[in-house]
Amino acid sequence: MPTAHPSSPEPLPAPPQLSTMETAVIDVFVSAVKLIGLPKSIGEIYGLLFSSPLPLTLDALVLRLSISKGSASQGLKVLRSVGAVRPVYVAGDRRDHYAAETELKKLVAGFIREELQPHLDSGSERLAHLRQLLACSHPDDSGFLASRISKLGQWHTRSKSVLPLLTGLLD
Amino acid sequence: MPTAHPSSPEPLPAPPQLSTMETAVIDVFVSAVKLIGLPKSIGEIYGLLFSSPLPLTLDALVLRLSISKGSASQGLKVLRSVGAVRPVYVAGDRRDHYAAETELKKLVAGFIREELQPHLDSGSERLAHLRQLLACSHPDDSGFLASRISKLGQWHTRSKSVLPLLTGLLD
DNA sequence: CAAATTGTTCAAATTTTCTTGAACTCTGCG
DNA sequence: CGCAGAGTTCAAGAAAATTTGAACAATTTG
Repeated sequence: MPTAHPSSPEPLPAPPQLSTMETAVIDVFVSAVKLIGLPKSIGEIYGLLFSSPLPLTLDALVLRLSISKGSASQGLKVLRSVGAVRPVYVAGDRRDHYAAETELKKLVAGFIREELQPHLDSGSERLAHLRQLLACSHPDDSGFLASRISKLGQWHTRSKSVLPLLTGLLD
Repeated sequence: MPTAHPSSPEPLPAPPQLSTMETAVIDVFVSAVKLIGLPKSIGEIYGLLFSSPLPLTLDALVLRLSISKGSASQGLKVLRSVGAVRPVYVAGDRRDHYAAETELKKLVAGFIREELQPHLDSGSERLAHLRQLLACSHPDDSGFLASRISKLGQWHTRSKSVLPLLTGLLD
């Protein structure tokens, strides 16, 4: 903003650098997302939105977090997909504004649906493949393997039934 | 094995390269451990042990999986720590032999204890830090932040109570 | 419609994480 | 003792994941 105008167009100038508090909150979320195997930038984005009383635009995230537009765009895509972030309509602004979803149950449900379920599903196929291999295999040593594949099947069934239950335990 | 002897010293020669079945089983575990954020080699080791009717030594893992002794050692260390692998005494062999633990409940409990709990614990400290920052902060804008930090506290409490419960749902 | 604004994509660069291998420790054995 | 076998450690190299940035869509506006 080279030209100085008497009245800023933005409602709030939004301090360019993060406050101690914001940094500390973001830090919590960065650890959390890394724990569940998501990139740091996603924790930063969610953390800043979580700390913000007003919904923020992609530009604001780029500016305040010093991350690239590409990262912000990709990060928001993931956060939207798991329902961790909600687009908020703001009158007279073409840009998308985002707010953090703070209902733990929703966050966990979204994560399970988008990140965990797909793996369980591909697990079904792999399990089928294993059973097919077992059928062809040398009958001699198949006894032990049969028991192990059966065990895998038990795990799979159990996981499929427990994961959805997890959501119910929250909130 | 350049020299051919009439009788092998090992009980079973253990085919140097993996069978189709073993590869498929290992593949399942490699995906699984990557999902929970552990290195591939750990999935390979556990997968081979899971497929093996007999406990295996570190050397056997190195040979059959074509991984380095260092990887095998470190991988076994993690697997031991979460209780995914059990040392088995074998008479007349100084080497450690390992068998896969196949009780899902134990595996999950071990993972929670070793990998998840520590993060929840450090979370307590960070939360305390946040509350301390809040106390110092500008009273004006502290209203919103106070509510968010309170929300974080709720999440934390909830997680601490739910994680242990999870174990109970299995088996 | 042309220009400007917003957001997306993706190959290349960077950063992070994992793996390797050689040096080291620790035991047991002769 | 000193050697040999088994396992660990850790710095350096290799591999994998993330981030960047610039080109590209898509939309709105004048």
